[in-house]
Amino acid sequence: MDFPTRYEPKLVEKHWYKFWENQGYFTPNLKSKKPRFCIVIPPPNITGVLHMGHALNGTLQDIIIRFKKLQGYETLWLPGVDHASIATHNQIEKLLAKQGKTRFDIGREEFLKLAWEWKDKHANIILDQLKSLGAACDWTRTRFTMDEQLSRAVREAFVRFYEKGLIYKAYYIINWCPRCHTSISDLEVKYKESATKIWYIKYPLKTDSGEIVAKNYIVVATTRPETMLGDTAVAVNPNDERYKSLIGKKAILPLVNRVIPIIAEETVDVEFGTGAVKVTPAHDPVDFEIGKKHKLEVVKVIDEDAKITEQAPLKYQGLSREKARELIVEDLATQGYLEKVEDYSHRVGTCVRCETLIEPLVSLQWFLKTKPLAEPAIKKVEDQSIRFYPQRWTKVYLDWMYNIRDWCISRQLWWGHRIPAFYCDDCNNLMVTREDPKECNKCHSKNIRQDEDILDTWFSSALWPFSTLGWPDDTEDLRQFYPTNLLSTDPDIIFLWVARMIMTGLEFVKDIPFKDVYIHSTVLAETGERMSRSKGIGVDPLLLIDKYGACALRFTLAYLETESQSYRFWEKKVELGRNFANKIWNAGRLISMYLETAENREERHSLNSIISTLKDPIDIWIFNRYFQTVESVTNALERYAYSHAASALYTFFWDDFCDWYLEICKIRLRNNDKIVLDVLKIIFENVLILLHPFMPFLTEELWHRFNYQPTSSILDAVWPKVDNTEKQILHLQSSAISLFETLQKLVTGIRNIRAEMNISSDKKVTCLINTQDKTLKEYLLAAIPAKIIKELAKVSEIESSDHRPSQSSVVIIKDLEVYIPLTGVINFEKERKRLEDELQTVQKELDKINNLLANDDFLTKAKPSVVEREQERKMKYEDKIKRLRAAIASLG
RNA sequence: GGGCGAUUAGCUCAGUUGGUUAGAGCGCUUGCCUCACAUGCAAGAGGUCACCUGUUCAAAUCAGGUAUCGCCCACCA
Repeated sequence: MDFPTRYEPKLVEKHWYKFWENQGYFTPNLKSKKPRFCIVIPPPNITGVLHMGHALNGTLQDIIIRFKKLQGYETLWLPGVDHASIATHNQIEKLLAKQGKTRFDIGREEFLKLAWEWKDKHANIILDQLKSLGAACDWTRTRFTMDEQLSRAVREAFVRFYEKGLIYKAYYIINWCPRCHTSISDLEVKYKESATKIWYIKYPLKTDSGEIVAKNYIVVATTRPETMLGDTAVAVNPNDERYKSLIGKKAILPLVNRVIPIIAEETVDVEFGTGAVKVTPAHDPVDFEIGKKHKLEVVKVIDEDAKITEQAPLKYQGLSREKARELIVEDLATQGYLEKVEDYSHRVGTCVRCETLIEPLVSLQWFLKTKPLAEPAIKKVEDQSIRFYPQRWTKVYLDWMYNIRDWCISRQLWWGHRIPAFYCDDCNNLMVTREDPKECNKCHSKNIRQDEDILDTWFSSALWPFSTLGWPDDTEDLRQFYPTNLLSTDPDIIFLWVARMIMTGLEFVKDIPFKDVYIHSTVLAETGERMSRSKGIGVDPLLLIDKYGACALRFTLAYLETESQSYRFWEKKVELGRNFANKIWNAGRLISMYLETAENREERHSLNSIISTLKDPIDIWIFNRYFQTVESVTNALERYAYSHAASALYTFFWDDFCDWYLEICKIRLRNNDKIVLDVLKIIFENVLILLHPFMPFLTEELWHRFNYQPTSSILDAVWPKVDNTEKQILHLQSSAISLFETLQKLVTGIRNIRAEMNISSDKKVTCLINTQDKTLKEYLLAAIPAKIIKELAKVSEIESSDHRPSQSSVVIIKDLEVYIPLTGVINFEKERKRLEDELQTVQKELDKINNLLANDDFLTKAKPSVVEREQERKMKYEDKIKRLRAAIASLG
């Protein structure tokens, strides 16, 4: 088979993806006896294109799905897309704007037609992009939040909530986006620091006679003077000495001349502003509450277009809120009501979608009572039925849930699930039904019409984990895969989505929607800012896949994914993954070359059959390292420690397997030591399995180059396990492992000296092994290890020696000494200084150890193994000092 | 105002229950195109672990506090 020296992702990725998909590897077998494992994808918006957040979350979910599949689970990763009500509206309104139209010009029906066209055109784009990442989603189960069945789920949920009395319709202060022309929930308001002003306005006090007395007034401070038109009270703190006497009196609202009460309100901060607050129940959430408490009039002076209403004085009616502010301030000033104006900076609410300033206003909306739903949802997290990873998010979730507020679920938009509420125009009857009613169920009038509003997008998302599995029908999918196992998402939507899924899942399916919630890091741009396509900040994952391959990107992302809240990411970092992929590729290439040569083309032995026959310390060492890696990768993935898993694989494969084991194999093979072929094949193939969740395409390709069965996939393989007996066998040979580790240190030490002292590679160097440890000496001087030392450290001769150092440089590697005789090359002064420095360091260290060992507390309280280790160190260091002194003396 | 993170090498970050000489990648220096890989190999330099005070035989790690940065929540008009 052709085996190029570079791994070329483009040549293999498309092919293997099709292969997996066509062979049904992503579709679970509902008849199998295996345990189930399911992830339901956070549905991307149909308006979206794959960004780094998707790429990261897609990678993480795919890693777990493939890991679980290899571990023997029947897995389902269920994909889908969200109709994204407001986001889609924005897109279509943009299209309309190009023709100078608004959605109101073309009407609901025409608008919905355009929206469905948009959906048909765009929904698949992001899903296809997910495929290029390698996502093992079951595309036969792709769902859309507005599918017939999912819409039925939404309606069922709404009706059940309503019947239970959890959904109500009320006039309430809500966040209104004048641009989107809809209400939005508290969570969709984004607060931004804004530099503005604060105006101090004098409100004259009403005297008993009713005249306005110039010096008799109360001053209120406001950042929104235009709302004063709707003021219906002034509130002061009942404990505020300045105003105590005014409570119960009346003030006269300037410009409007309304008489408004001065009321006592404990929440008023005495320190802030003047300590007196204007109260505008119709346009401020806090004031709304105050208004309710004090039964104040609600005067709505700003309408849904952010214009002044007819409830305001004629002069201001129809003005925009900005214009009205200007004029009102001007009028206040000319009429002497404006005390002063100060610069002020505070946070103003904006629409998360379009950044328009939010107008809080009173409006008739649908709400979902959340307290009764939150209770069980809190319990399931408190008792750890649902676990957050990293754990700290648990508190974030709980804090929000403890203080949860009712959810405004109606939106004055068109694209979405229309509220299944019907009104009878004749008798005003309200019907909430599963089927569209044909007539009024009270007066049988046919004059009925459906509520115009639709539901918040997140209402359907809240049902996603079970609506996608078939709910409200009792489906096989639902029975087999609910509760799902993992929900992986970003921190932004813990409240918007995660919390609500838990509440609805418990309410409707009577069980948690998922067991684990993994909250991944936020990928930031190189500058530390959030990536933003519109601002041109950040990188495009699709370009990275195109340039470096999906495996490179995936591995890099996993490698960087730790528990921290965010990390910076830029293109250059993908080279880590790309280089690693290439390293794996080339190791595969080398091993396959060995296995392919005519004389080696025999059946290789299995792990079980060779494990107990292993004799060479090098083989024992590499198997030991391999087993450690299997364990740490498995453990890490079980607790979503992606970075740990990735770096364990990286280090093992590159440092241990390639740089040491493979290099040594070359030498051993030249000496006809054929057992390495078995070891190479066993370890390489198993590491491919371990690597597969991270690098699916690369590992599949290599798998096929080692297993000549065109119909099977690496996904059919079995995740490596560490057998206890295998572990024991190796454990008994720990002395063998340390033999090889000493050889490593020796080689490194010699290389070090050579490089440091600039000894050219053609210079002949003899290595004298001088140690009291007989086993060690025997091992190092044996034929193969000696060859290894010679080749790896570029030593020409290797001999046993009991000499004390004479005129030479000295390397000390623990209790082992290596003398490299060098005529005329050595710099004695430099060498002496180096030795003296080392002597000093070692002496210091020894002093520390001695202190420690003289300490009774240490001896009694420290673990025995630690004490033992310190005692060993002491002996080693004392020995070392002796030898260093001797070496220094020998230099003359 | 509250909560949560972060602060470790020039840069970006690891550091799993306190315990040998604090690690990696990139960058840098030196030497190598060694017949898997220059997307590579070998060697090296580089750190008062933000600061203070404690706890402990022992602190990057634990406690308390300070500073700076970031994220989230909250009704300061």
